[in-house]
Amino acid sequence: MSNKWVSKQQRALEILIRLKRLYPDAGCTLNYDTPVQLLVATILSAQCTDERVNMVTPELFRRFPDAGAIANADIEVLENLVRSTGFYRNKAKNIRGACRMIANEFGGEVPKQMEKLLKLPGVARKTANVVLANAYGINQGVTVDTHVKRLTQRLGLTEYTDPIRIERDLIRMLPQEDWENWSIRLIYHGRAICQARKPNCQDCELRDLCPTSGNEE
DNA sequence: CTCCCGATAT
DNA sequence: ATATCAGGAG
Repeated sequence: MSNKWVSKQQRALEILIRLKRLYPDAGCTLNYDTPVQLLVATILSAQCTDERVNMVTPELFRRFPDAGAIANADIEVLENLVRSTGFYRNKAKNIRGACRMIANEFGGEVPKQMEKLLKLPGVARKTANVVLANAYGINQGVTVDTHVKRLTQRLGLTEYTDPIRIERDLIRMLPQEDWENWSIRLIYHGRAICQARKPNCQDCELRDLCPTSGNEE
C-alpha cells in the first residue's frame, strides 16, 4: 500500500470514490413495497442472504400485506412462511411483535425516530439504519452488517470488532450524506470480490488502498 | 459469551 | 464437514 494516504479518513474518502465508480447503481437488494415490508424483510435478512429473503416475502406479503395483518397472524403460519430463512421461530415472533407495536403504538407506520425503532423486537442499530436510510432517506447512522464489518477491518479503517464501535469510527470518517452509499457499496464489494472465505485480492480495485491485500494466499 | 437455524458454497 | 449469509436477545 502506498504511503501517500496519510490518514485513515483520507483513505476512506478515496475508497468511497472508487466504490461509487465501481458500483454506480448499488441499492437495497431486498424487495418491498412499503416501509413496514422493508422492516420485516430486514429482520428476516439476519444471517441469511437477501436472495433467500426475496423468495419468501412475496407469499408472506401477499397473505399479510401490512402491520395490522401480520400483527393478527397465526404464529405457526408465520413460522412456516419464513422457515427457510433460518432462525424462523425468533424471526416469526419478532416480525409479529414488531408489527403489533407498530399497529398499536405507532398508527400502523414504521416510526422515523431511531429511539422508537430500537424498541421494536428484533430491531437493533443495523436494521434501524437500513430502514431509515432506504424507506425514509434518513442517514441516522452507518449500517454495519457482516460485510461492512469485515471489509472495514480488512481495509484497516478500524481496530474494533464491535459493530457499534465500528459504526462510530465510520461516522467520524465519512460525510453524512454518504453513510448509506458507503454501506451498500461495501456490501456489493463484499459479495462480489472481498468475500469472507476468499478475498480475491487479484480482482480487487482497492488493492493499493488496502493494508491486508495479498495476505489471503 | 451462547443461542437461535435453514440453505448454500467450498 | 464446515463456514457463511444486509443480526439480535438473553
